Amino acid sequence: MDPHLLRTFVAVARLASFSGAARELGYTQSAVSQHIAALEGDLRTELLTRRPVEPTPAGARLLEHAVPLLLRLDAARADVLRLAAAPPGRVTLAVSPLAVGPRLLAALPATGVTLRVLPPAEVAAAVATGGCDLGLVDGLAAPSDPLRLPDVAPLSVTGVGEDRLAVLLPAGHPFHGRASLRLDDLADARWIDAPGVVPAPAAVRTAPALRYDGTDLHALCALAAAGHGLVLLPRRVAADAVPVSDPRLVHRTELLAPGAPTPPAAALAARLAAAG
Amino acid sequence: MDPHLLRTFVAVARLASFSGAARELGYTQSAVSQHIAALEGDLRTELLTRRPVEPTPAGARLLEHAVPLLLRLDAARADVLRLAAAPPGRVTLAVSPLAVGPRLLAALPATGVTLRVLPPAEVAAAVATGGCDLGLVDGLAAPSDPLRLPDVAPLSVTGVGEDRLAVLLPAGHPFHGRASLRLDDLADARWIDAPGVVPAPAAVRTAPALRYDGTDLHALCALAAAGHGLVLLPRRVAADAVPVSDPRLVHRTELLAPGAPTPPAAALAARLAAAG
DNA sequence: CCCGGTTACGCTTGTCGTAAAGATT
DNA sequence: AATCTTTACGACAAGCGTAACCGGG
Repeated sequence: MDPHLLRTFVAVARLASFSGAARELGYTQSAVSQHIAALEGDLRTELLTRRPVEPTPAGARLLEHAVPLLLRLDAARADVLRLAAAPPGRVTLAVSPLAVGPRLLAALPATGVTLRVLPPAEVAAAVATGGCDLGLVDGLAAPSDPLRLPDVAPLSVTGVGEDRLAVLLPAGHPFHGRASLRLDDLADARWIDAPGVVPAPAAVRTAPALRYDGTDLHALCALAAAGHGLVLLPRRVAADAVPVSDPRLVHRTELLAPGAPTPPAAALAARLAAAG
Repeated sequence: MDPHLLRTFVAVARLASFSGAARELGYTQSAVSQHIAALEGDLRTELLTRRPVEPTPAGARLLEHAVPLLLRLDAARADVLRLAAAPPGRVTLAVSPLAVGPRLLAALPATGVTLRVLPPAEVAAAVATGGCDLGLVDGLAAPSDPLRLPDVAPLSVTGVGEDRLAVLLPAGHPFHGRASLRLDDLADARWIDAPGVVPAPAAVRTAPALRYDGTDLHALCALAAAGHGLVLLPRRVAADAVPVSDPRLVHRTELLAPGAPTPPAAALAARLAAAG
């Protein structure tokens, strides 16, 4: 179960090709074949079918383990290296599209910060693996509860904002114009699945109407307005959305910092935490 | 960052000795020395001080990563192997001390089950790494919220019980005999820290009065009765404790199953889930 | 001087690449 | 027949153990 073997296994499974994985990883086909054979010999199980190349049940299971495992490994490397590396003065901040509110924007220093917009699910990984120095993620949670984040690495998590929710309805929707509504009213509504913008509402589990893979909030609003499905948003970003009165679920923003932030990152984190 | 190197690093840090780690791992001192040197060379940082052997700040950070990382690795191995292994007919069930209520006990089949009592924090790891086939953990959570478990591996988590809380007070305590009380009333009370019995109440963060490392509930009750500190318990286990009326926090029990349970384990899991 | 960690060195093992063979569409 | 994976084999590097070497109590 050498990480190298796992890494090629993941690549082979993703590309559905030994030779493709070899190209991607800078190996020869032969080496990739040997890697997979080594894994399969070690576990005494077929992990992939050949021709077509597809994971067997055991292989699929290993994949579920291998991906977060390799992520954690990279995170560990990056984290320790970051501790020793010279502080570069410039701070990059990973943000999910809905995580940047006016108060936080106001708290940003005039210079020295790079913003990188990522899907919510990737922000934690970006911070953990050192691609970014800090992160701001948003998501849905019970009031004053921290978000449930994948624990790829020991990150410090600080709540920096809570907002009530609102639902974006198409023009002709019967609920349009109501002062507020409860989530239960929408129990069997059709939602737009936009994992790159709005974190998936774990509670609301119905078949999504449409999937949007971008990170653009305006495109998502346009889709909702056109009637492709409903969207659950923090109230502040959509003035014309109908407020949700349910007090059990709020939109929450968290500040993520690695265990050993660089001095400039720590300074920015303090400013953002104070502003939230 | 070979797992072998990480494993020896963890062993050396734990035993504070190169030669001790070598004995434990079946290597020579020399090999251990080379392992640590390889890690330090790879990360270009001192990870341990010698004489005495102690982790440096960077080493401490790496330790925080390495332990869960190795756990996940073992979990992955065990999980895939379990998929292929022959079903052995006997099921071992890891339980935390407070996770076994009367309903669940009634649901156990008359034969073929081994119970293993573990501290709550170790149950998930035991199931993930294959030491046990199923697990029952308890903890504190908001009503109808799943417990926050360390995600060592993709485990299926099913709630099998919720119970309200009660506080165990010493005989002469002013609150003794009250019909109920709120957690806020006990904001600056002194709690007994007993991680082997009662999962740490994340919300209640005060300096613990005393730490008890065993898994014996009766010993803990005796300590509380003797006035060493307060204990927060599910109401059902302590008839003489004062009920807590706070509706935001309940005692919850979860059933943990690996992604690929053996057939007998799956059958037992179904029975337990139905009973909860 | 002893205990414990480091360094030097030889040997075994493992891993990669080249190249030929095998299999499947 | 073409494409893709497997197998065979040789070269090279990595990893471990033995043993000599240091450095502190």
